[in-house]
Amino acid sequence: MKRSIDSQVRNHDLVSQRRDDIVQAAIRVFRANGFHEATTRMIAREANVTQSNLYNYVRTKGDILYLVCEHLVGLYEEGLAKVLEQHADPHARLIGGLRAILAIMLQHKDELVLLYNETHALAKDDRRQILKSVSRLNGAFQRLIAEYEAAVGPLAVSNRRVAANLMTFVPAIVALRWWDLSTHARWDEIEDQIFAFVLNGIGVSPKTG
Amino acid sequence: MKRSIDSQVRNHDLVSQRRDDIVQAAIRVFRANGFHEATTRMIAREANVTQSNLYNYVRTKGDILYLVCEHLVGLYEEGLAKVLEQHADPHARLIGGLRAILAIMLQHKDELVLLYNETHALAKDDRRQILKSVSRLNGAFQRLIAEYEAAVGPLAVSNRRVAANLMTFVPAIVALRWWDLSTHARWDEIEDQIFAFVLNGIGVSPKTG
Amino acid sequence: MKRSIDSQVRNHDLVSQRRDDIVQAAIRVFRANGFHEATTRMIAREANVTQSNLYNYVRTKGDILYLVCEHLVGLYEEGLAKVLEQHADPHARLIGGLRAILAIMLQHKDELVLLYNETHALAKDDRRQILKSVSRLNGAFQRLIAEYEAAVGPLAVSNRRVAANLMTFVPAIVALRWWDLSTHARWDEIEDQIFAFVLNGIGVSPKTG
Amino acid sequence: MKRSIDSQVRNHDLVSQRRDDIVQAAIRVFRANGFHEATTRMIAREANVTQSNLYNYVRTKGDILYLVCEHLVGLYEEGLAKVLEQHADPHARLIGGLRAILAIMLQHKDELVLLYNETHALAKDDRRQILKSVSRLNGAFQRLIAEYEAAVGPLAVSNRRVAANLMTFVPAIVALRWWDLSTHARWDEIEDQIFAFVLNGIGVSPKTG
DNA sequence: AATGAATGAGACTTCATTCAT
DNA sequence: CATGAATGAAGTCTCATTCAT
Repeated sequence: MKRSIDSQVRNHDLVSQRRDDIVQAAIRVFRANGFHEATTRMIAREANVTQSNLYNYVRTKGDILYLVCEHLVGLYEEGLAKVLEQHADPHARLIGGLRAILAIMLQHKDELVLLYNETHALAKDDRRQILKSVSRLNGAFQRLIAEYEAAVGPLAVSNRRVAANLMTFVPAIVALRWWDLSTHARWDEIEDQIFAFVLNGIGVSPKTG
Repeated sequence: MKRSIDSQVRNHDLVSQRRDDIVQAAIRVFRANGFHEATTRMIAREANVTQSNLYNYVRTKGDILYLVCEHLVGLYEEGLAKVLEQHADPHARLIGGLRAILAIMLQHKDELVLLYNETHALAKDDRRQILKSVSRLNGAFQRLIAEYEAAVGPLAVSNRRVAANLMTFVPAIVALRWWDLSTHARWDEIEDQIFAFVLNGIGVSPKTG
Repeated sequence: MKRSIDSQVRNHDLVSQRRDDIVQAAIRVFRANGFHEATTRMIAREANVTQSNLYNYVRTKGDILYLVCEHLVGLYEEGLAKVLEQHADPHARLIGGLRAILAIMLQHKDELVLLYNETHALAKDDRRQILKSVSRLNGAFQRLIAEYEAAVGPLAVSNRRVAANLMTFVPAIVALRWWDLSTHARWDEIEDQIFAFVLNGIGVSPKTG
Repeated sequence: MKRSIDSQVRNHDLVSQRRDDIVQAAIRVFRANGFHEATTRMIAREANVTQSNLYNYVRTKGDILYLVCEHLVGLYEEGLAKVLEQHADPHARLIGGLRAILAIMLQHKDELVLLYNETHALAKDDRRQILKSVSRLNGAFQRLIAEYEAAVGPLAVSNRRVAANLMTFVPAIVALRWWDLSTHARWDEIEDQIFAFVLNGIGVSPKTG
C-alpha cells in the first residue's frame, strides 16, 4: 500500500532507524524553510548524516518529502485505529474518532502544517499515494457515520462523504489558523469549542444518553 | 495598509494594467507548477511581457507572489463588503457574510488554493501583511458575531474569535478537498450542506424569524 | 537533416558565431582530456564564455559533443563536395575523392581522432545522426565506384559498399596511428603510400591514361 | 614487460582467476556503457564480487581498464604467435600474419572496439604501455615484411613501418564499421575482400607460387 | 519603456574509494 | 578474504536578476 523506497543499505533495522532520523530532521528543516528552500545539506546535517550518506537511504530529495508526508498521514491513521479499538458503540465511535483527529491535530499541529503546505510539492505519483491515504481516512469516517445513522438516525449533513470530509478537515483549523486562534483563546477552549462545533454542525449530541 | 511595490515605470495606469496581467498570468502558472517550480520566464511569457520588462513592474519574484496573494485575499474583502452593504439586520448580515465567503470560495476555488499552499513561500514581511488581511477578515466576522449576539443571543461557540475563524476557514474545505468532495457530491449539495453545517455548528438558524 | 539544437538566444548570427567558438574550444578541451573528463567549465573558459552563458547556446554538455561531431563529419562532406565539383571524369572523381579524404584526414588528424574516440559518448539519437552522415559519405563513394565501374571496368573489391568503406576508413590510420607513423616516416611519404595502397587495394590505377 | 598491478591478496591463483572474471565482466559492462559511464558497482556485480572486494584485486578503476586493454592486445599477440609457429616460408608467414589479425578482429570485433574507443581513457603510463604493445605488433609485421622482401622482392609500399601499420590497422575496419558493413555484405565476403584488398595494396600475391 | 544577452551562486546527485568489522 | 556502510569531491545545470542598448 505504501510506496517502497529503494535503499542502498542492506541492514533493515539500520535503514528504518536512519530514515526515522531523516524524517524527523526533515520535518524540522521543512518547517523552518519549506521544502523548496530546504537543502539536502541542511537535512543531512540535522539528521547527523553526511550529505552523501543520505543518498544511501533515499534516492532523491523528493523521496524525503514523501517519507515525511507518509509519516504525517500515518499519525491520523494510528490515532484513529487506537480509538476505534476501544469503542463498540456507534455513537462513541463517531465522537471518539473526531476527538482523536482533533487531539492529534493539536498535538502535532506544527508538523501537520506540512501536510497542507507541501503536498503539492510531491511528485505526481507520490501525491496520488498520499491523497489516497487521506481518502482512506475519509472512507473510515464515512463508515462510522453510516453505522451511527443505522443505530441512531440521520445526521444533519445528508451526504455522508461531505460529512466525513468536514470531520477530518475542520480540525486542521488548529494547524492552519493557530497564529490567530492562539492569540485570542486558550488551548482547551479551542479544543472544546471546535469539538462541539463539529458535532453541532453534523447534528450529533456530544453525550450518549 | 497594502504594502506598496516599487516600479521603474511612471505611467500609473500602465503599471496597474500590466500588474493585473502579471497577477493573472502568475496565478495560472503557479496553479500549474507551484510558486517554486514556476520561473519568471514562464510568468513573463504568460503575461506577454519580456522577462526583463517584468522587472520594470516588480522588484523580485517574491513581489509577484505577494501581488497574487493580495489579490486573492482581496476577493474575500470585496465579496464581504458587497454583501454587508445590502443588509442591516444582524442576523442577515451574519449569514450573508458566511454565504459570501462560501460563494467566493466555490467560484475561485482553483486560485484560492494558492492562498493556502503558497503563503509560506512569501517573504516574512509580506506574509505578515497577508496574514494581517486574513486577521482583518476574522475581525469583521468577530464584529458581525458581536452584533448578532447583542440582537439575538449568544452563539453555541462562546469565543467569538474562534467562531469567526471557523466561519472564514471551513469554507476553504471546498478548495482543499475538492478532489474528494467533487467525486462524491454535487456542487449545490456541497454548498448547501457546508452552509448549513457552519450555521448549525455555531448555533444560528438559517432563516430569520 | 541536421538535428537542430535549441538556443535561448535570438540573434542568429551571434548564435552561430558563439557556437563556432564553443566547438573550437571544445575540440581543444576534448583532445586534451576526452569528453568525459572535460568539464563545462573548461569548455566555457576556453571559449571565453561564462559557464552559465554557455547554456544559452546549448542545452546540455552532450549537445556540445554533437556539435563537435557534426562539425567534424562536415569536414569530409565539404572536402568531398569541393573536389567533385571540379571533376567530371569517373576515374578522376574516384581518385579525387580518395585524395580529398586523405588530405582532410592529414590536415585535421588531431581533431578527427575525436570522431573515432568519442562517438560512443554521444546520446543514442545523436549518435545515430552522426553515423547517418558517415553512412552518407559511404554512399557517395559507393556511387563514385559505380560510375567508375560503368566507365572503366570492375574493381578488385567486388562489393561496392565494402570498397567504399575501405576508401573512407583507411585514411583514418593517419589519425589513429600517427603516434607510430610519424616516428617512422615523413608526412609526404605517408600520404603518398597510403594513397597508392588504397588504389592498389581496390584495383585502380593512380593515373588516367 | 607488462605493468604489474598490486593486489591485497596473497593467493596467486585466486588473484588471476578473479581478475579474469573482472576483465570479462568489465568488457561486458564497458561495451554496454563505455568506460566512463560504467561504475565499479556494475563491474563488481557483473563479476560476482562485492564492490569493496573488487578493490582487493585492483587498485583503481583505471587498473581495470588497463587489464582489459592488456587482455585485448594479448589476443593479437597470441594469435600471431600461434600462426608464426606453423610457417617458415616468408611469404606464408606474411599472409598468415595478416590472416590471423583479420580472423581475430572478426571473432572478437565486439570487444576489440574497446581498444579503439577507450584507449584514451587510460592513465598516461598505462596508455604508453598499451601503445607499446601495439608498437611491438607493428614491429613484428615490420620484420615479417623485411624477411619477405629479402626472399621475394620489394613491396608496393616502400616504407616498411607504414606497410606494417596498414596490415595491423585495416582489419580494424571490421570492428569500427561493422554497423555499416554488416548491412551490405556477408561475413565471408567481408573477410575475403579485406584480405585481398590489403595484399593487393601492399603488392603481395595471395598464393605462393 | 522595452529588449536581449549575460551572470553568479548554488543545489542535487553520483561515484570511486576507504574503513571497520 | 570478504563485506556493508560511509565519505568527500566534484560536475552539470537552472534561474532570478542585471546591464547595455
